[in-house]
Amino acid sequence: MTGLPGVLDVLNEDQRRAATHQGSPLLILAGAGTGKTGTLVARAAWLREQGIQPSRILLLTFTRRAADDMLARAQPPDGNAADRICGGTFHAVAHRIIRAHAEAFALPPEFSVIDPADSSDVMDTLRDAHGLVGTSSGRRSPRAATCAEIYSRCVSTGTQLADVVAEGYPWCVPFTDQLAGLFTDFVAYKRRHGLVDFDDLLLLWRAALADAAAGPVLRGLFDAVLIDEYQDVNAVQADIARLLQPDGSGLTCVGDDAQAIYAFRGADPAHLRALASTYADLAIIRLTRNYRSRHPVLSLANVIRPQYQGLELALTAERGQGHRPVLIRCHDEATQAREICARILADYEAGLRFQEQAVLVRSGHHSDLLEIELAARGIPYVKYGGLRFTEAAHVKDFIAAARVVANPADDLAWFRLLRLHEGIGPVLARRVIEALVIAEPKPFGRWPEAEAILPQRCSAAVGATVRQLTQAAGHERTADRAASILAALHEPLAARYADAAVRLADLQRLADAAADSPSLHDALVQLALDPPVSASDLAGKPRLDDDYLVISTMHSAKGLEWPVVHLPQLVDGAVPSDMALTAPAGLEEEQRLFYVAVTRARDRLYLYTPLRMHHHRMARDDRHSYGQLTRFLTGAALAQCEQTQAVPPRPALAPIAPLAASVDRELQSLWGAG
DNA sequence: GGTAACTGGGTTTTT
DNA sequence: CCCAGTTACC
Repeated sequence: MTGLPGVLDVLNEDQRRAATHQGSPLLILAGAGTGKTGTLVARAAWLREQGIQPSRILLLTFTRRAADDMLARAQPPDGNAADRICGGTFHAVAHRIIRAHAEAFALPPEFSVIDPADSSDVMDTLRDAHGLVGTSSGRRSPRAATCAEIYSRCVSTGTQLADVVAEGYPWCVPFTDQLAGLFTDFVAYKRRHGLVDFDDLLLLWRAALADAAAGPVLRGLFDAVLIDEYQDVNAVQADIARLLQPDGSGLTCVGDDAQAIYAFRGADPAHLRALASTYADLAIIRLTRNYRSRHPVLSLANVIRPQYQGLELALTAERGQGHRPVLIRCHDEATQAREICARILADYEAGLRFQEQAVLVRSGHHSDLLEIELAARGIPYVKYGGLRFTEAAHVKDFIAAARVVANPADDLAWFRLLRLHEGIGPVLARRVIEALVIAEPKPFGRWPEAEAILPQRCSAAVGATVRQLTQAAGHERTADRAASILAALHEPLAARYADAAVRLADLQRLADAAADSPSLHDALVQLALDPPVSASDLAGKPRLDDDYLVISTMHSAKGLEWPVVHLPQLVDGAVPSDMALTAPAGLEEEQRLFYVAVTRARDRLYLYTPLRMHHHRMARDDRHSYGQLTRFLTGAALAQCEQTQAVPPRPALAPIAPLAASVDRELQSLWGAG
């Protein structure tokens, strides 16, 4: 392969040692911006050079973006399919394997992959049978989404329900027994309906790998396994890694435990630390030369970075001197929004494109005020993270209709589809579904019986929708099916949403995107496993010409970098989030998250703290008792920053003396003195 | 008995 | 903006 010398030449000594390591399992401890991706790509190339067939190299990541990025760099773009490295997210690879052997897993070939929102919906339908609805004995039951969260946490960490509840959800302790019953039902429901959730994908893969018969076959598919962001694996993923590589000879893990920010979905950096005890001959190589950030930015990062015993890492700046991070104490949130805009525009005037700047927030709504200000000033932006496109009501409606067509036994989808129509509530919908006898192979065939249940005033509308969907099921091509599904939804959506035109336009794009998939089933899995981050995301290419600012959650910003980074809302309660402070481990994770945010900046870092938050009511002028600067920016960290202030602008007034004189004259006129 | 329309309280992060 | 609870209508 011609590219290899080049790939290795650009590496520094540590990176090259990592890329060409052989003979034992390898852990690459790679600090932020130390060329982790390039090293992993080079290692994949080197493994090929050693004679390992590309298709026998498995590259596991946590996001589709990371997988695509690395796969694109690790292999020639013109390579044929047989000559490709096998890679993707844990979940996508698991799905590929399970789909290929559905019958071995006792799953119907057209099983549905449900996303967390679907899991919530299932929990919602099951939980009244367990006394988990409304308020009982003065306590509010956990919401359906919370039930799904607790379930997932138990499964992905392999922890007893009682412990998960006690530690992470103390207010749910009185409901522990009900939750246990609910979860039993939840599992049975999924099995009965051929549904597989995100956790199941991993559980099934792990079970197959641990199986005496299937294990050796699946393990034998790969000679080398490369895992990115190992600090973010959960217990099941760690098991999968171990089962894929029992002796570790072909295992490479890359990670940085100071960047572990996914504990809330079961990840635990302890798995990274445990690698040394799992594999006695584990080699650890540290990458500490940072090629991303200027020295003053990195100095701040090094102070914030939590250090863990045995895995200490101090980064050195390779990009030389630059500007110190600037802490701007803003009078209030509105001032903060104006100040951010002003600085963005100033850098824009100085020749920096909007794309080279990003605003990173702890939580989606922290940018609400800023977004208004950006719109007012005509600064284009795209927001990543926060509310997902697939969570919008009309998109869920479309997906439900598509699922009814792809898998008519999916009564969860039927439920949503029926309820979309005016006049149909939960009870009627359930009755219709009963009449359809969903378990039978052709529920559409029973539609006449089901239709008879409906009251006069809505039967025509629902009937029209269902007939159109029946037609959709008759089409061969995915594009025709998608178009037909969209047509079926036209009427009900127009009746339900005032802004139906916008929503239908969204769905048109969704249908277009789905048309490229080999089947509707594949399109739906793709959508669940890798949801588009925004409606504009679906439009694809044209946006690349535009210049726009990025607003992102700190979580979604992981692995990315920008020349200029703005971090607003650095106030205790927001950063660290008060939601995370119920357990001591929460605060540590918030600190790592802040570390991730700070290390996204290449040249300039702006830190903003509003002194008062508008939703806090203040008794008197004790503005320093609210909006306290985040506890992560004290002492040594604060000393790394330059500080300044921003106050709200005051309207300009002419000198006040003439005004005062006119008031006096007005008063005089009241008693006519003179 | 069942639905729509309204009200009041709460809202993290995501494969 | 979502969800649970209430109330008024069919």
